[in-house]
Amino acid sequence: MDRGNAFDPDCPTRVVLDRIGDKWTVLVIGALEDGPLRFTEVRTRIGGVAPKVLTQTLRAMERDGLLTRTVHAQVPPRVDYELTALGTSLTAPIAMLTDWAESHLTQILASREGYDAALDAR
Amino acid sequence: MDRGNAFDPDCPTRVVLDRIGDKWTVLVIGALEDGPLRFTEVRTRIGGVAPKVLTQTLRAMERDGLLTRTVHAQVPPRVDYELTALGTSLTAPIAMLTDWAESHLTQILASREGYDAALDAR
DNA sequence: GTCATCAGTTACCAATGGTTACCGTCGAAT
DNA sequence: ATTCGACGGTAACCATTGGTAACTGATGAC
Repeated sequence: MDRGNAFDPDCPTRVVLDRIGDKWTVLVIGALEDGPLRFTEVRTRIGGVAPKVLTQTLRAMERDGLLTRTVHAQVPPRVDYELTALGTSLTAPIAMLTDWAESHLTQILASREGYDAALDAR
Repeated sequence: MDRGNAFDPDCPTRVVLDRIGDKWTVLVIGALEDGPLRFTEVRTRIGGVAPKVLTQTLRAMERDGLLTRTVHAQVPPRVDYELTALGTSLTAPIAMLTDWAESHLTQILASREGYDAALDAR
């Protein structure tokens, strides 16, 4: 079985790719890699994420079973987010991706510069 | 050096993640894995992509040096898209990701069902 | 002439993602 | 007694992106 089924627009594999492709999911997983965090801890650890968007991301990940959300009945409230085994298993492929990103970043930026320069010349 | 720099909103690693996270980039790479294709060939191989969006995706990938675009001065026109070495090097991490997706899909779908059922119950 | 082919572009619309402000609860401080 | 601040959000609004449908331009075939 190839992964060509990902080409089918209705294939559920797309669904997973969409989740991975989500701008913040990868960052959240990175943030929670070392242990559970509270909402605001996640928020400050990831730069520049709006609370609404973070909530959406966390809820979606909870729905997909990537993390658990535990509410402690306290005041002020305390909500802990923790990766599940499933969520943790995602760290390996993601690490590959970020490694690739870091090692090829200069190439990409150089390519962009060349492309944009060629455009300006026209 | 950790990959924590991805947490910096201005870090260029984000840029790469955004590209990977793009809905169609992964599919295009998969389509071109076996050799160069023409515009419409890519289009038909990937289900459900609008020409405008495909153009945008291909241009962005060209800019990043992931593929080359060669125009043959013919009528009807012929444009070939081919992965560069850089683009090909991305297939490995992507394969890991799709493998993960396929092997954990049932877990995810089950988790979603449970989550949605719990919501409906309320 | 008219039509078909290919690789797009243009104008337009819907959905998604993101930003800024605000809320409710309760203990502590004034 | 009352304001203050922490925390984990929500509400209303706006921007960007994704998507659709129709059209273009060159040319050889019919």
